[in-house]
Amino acid sequence: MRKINTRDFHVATRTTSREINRRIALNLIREHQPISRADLARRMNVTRGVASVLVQELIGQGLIYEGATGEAARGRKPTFLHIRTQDRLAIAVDVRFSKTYLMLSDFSGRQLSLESYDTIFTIPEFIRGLATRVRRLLKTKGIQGSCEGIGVVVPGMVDQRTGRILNAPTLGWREVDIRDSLAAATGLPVQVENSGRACSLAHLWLERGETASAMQSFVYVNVSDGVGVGMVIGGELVRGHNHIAGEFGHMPLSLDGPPCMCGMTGCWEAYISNLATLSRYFGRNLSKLSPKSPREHPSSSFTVLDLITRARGGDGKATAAIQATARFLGLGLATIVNVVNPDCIYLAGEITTAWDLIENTVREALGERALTTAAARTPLRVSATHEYPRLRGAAALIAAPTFAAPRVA
Amino acid sequence: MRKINTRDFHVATRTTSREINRRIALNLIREHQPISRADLARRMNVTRGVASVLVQELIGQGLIYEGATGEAARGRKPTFLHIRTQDRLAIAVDVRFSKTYLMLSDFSGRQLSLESYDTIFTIPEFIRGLATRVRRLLKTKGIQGSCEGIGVVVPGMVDQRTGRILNAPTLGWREVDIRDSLAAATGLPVQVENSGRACSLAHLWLERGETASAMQSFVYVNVSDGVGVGMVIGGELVRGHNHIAGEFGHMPLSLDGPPCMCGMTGCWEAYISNLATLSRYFGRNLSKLSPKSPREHPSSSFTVLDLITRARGGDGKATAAIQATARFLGLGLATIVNVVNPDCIYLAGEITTAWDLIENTVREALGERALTTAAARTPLRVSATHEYPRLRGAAALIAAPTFAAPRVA
DNA sequence: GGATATTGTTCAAAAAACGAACAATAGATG
DNA sequence: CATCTATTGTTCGTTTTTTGAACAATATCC
Repeated sequence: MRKINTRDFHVATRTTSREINRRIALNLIREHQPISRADLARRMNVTRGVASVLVQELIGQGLIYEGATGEAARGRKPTFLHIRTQDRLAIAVDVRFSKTYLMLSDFSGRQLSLESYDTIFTIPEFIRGLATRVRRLLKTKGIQGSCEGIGVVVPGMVDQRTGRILNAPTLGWREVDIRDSLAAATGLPVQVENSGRACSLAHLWLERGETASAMQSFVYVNVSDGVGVGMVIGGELVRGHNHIAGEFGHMPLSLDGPPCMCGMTGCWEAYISNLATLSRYFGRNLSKLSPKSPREHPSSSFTVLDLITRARGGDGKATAAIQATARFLGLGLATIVNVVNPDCIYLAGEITTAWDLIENTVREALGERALTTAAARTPLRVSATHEYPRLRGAAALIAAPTFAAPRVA
Repeated sequence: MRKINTRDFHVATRTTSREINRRIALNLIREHQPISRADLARRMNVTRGVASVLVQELIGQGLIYEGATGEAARGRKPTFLHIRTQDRLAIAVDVRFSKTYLMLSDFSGRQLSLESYDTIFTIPEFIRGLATRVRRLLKTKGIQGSCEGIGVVVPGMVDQRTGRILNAPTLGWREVDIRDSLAAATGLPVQVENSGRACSLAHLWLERGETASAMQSFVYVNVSDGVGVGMVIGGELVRGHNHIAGEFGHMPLSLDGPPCMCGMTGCWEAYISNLATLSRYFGRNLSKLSPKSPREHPSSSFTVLDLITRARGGDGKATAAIQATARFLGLGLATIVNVVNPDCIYLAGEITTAWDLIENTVREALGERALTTAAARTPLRVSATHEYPRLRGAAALIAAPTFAAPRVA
């Protein structure tokens, strides 16, 4: 029951119905490939005639292709249809403090190549360097024409609509536009997004399989140096009026809790970030260093992964630190459950490699503060451990428009 | 950029385009009435021919009617179109602990009659009594045919889709269906909804005017005995997988804070509910009484309204209690701003009658924890003081489907 | 009184789903 | 081996809808 926005609506033209049905067909083919025209018609509840026309147009647009002939018990054998993803490409860029990663990906999120180099912090040089690498990549692979865009993810706040980076403290970038300059330098369309949200987009648009595709509302929580969250409701990422929606990392668990990088106290992030977990182990507050010198890398060689190794090795203090984080993780998730009440919560980050150790603690804490037992049973899934979720999200920025529902009404 | 749900999609038929455009036209007429066909065509960016056909159909469906002839500087004078709301009726029911309210409303939310009686807590008797009053109301008003449904709001958790009340602790109702039985007893369609959410629906569907209709994403916070919240994102109320979405009332401000009615500690509600405010004034915890005897009315004759009167009269302790509540209100709103980042937040409840006293405190607290200055400036509006927001919400349950966007793709 | 401007209707053309018929294909059956 | 049956995919006339242009009605301006 959606209210029509009388300030931004979309009148149906005579091509609108076709567009809608073509897009539905495309998504059904994507989900059930290989699939025949007749089967598609049955699933769509339209006649085979209509399905044939839709398929013909999708082939004409180069979105699908006819594959092998299938087997049937009797009668004419079906021609299988497949989504064309292998030869549709996107360049994914993940800008982090230490390195910038550059991946060539197809439209299914498959990694075709990967390179990384030291991040350049001055914008013009960053753009120039990146554009050079993009051009080189396209030339060496000989795929000039089939690359459809560049997706860039950064650790910071982004106005995705205008492609403006509002504030990326880690990189020291404020109010800079990289979309238009990068687009001009490469001749390719560019999309920019926050890295936490990008992970949720990767899940929404690239994850396959029964369970993943059934999830229309989920929250993706990535615990690393900070807490990145993407909130997807009704199949759509919620971005918010000021582009900050989903910032659960800075909700308070206790108003007078430990100080957070953001300058406030008691944020969820201050309880569960990697720094918080390590601080707990070392008995001092490591995170205090960071806000003053944002660009200074927390280069302490000892990471949460090492801590988990120690915990597995029988280090009681390490176990205690991890379990404390697990408990606060669960308590924060309870608020997400009560507020968003999603179909599912995906978890990512170093701490999730210890999921077997912490699951019970997390679930117990979640159960303590979830408002109903049904809500307490909200599935918690450790995000499928693809190597580079952020880069997949960057690729999703380019691939998604092909499959998204047309804007109507 | 919405993902199509391959398990629940809507193929466009040959009537779909018309349906979409008719609905858009209806909403434009509603917003800009009185309006001519030609003006409608301009706003929709279609030819006058199309607008004429759409208007003709809407008149045929009895949704709009032709009114007076307007004035024009030159040329043929326009025929004005109006929405037909005056003679389309809904019955709104608000079930509260003390009384049940029964309002006859038109489709614009205007109150035509109102009665109230002691709430009956046994379901069959409640249904029988309510059905009798509904029939009597329809008969005395002689409007049998023009009433299009009954909207019922209850203080509790509701599965709006099935019309089942999952848990209404105040009334002592658990897992009861009132929709089907009331529909059978009255012969009218029935919709049931949680009262907090209903208020947000009233805002979404019945509020008029420039500012209100521009708000597609907002959060409605009603502070009274508890904290009821409705979360509207993209023109749609978010209900959640287990029907609890929007329960910001039970997010913690401090994990080890004061006890809450829900059994947990440190919930926002435990800081800002009327009981919490009064407890602060009286220096003892009044809310502790409640969880044990949920049906026992908090009948202390001294209310927050009285407290506000004392504060205005110069009572320092009263002012302190109210200001403390205001501060916690703002701190909680900050989380809403960071998480949902709505266009606007509407506030309701007794405490808002002291808005002139508390606004600065609320805004200051909000600013303390809002992640960006832009977000800190999120408009806070005291909900237009209609007398019965819950009843208006109940009426909205019946009126909304007429104006909602068709489900497509 | 004619020019002009505006509203609302009408009508042919293009585009889309719908429904039914038809061709193609291949196993089942006698 | 001929025929029946089931299934896939195409074709075509029908209905519904937007589109664009023409037209009638109405009223003001000069």
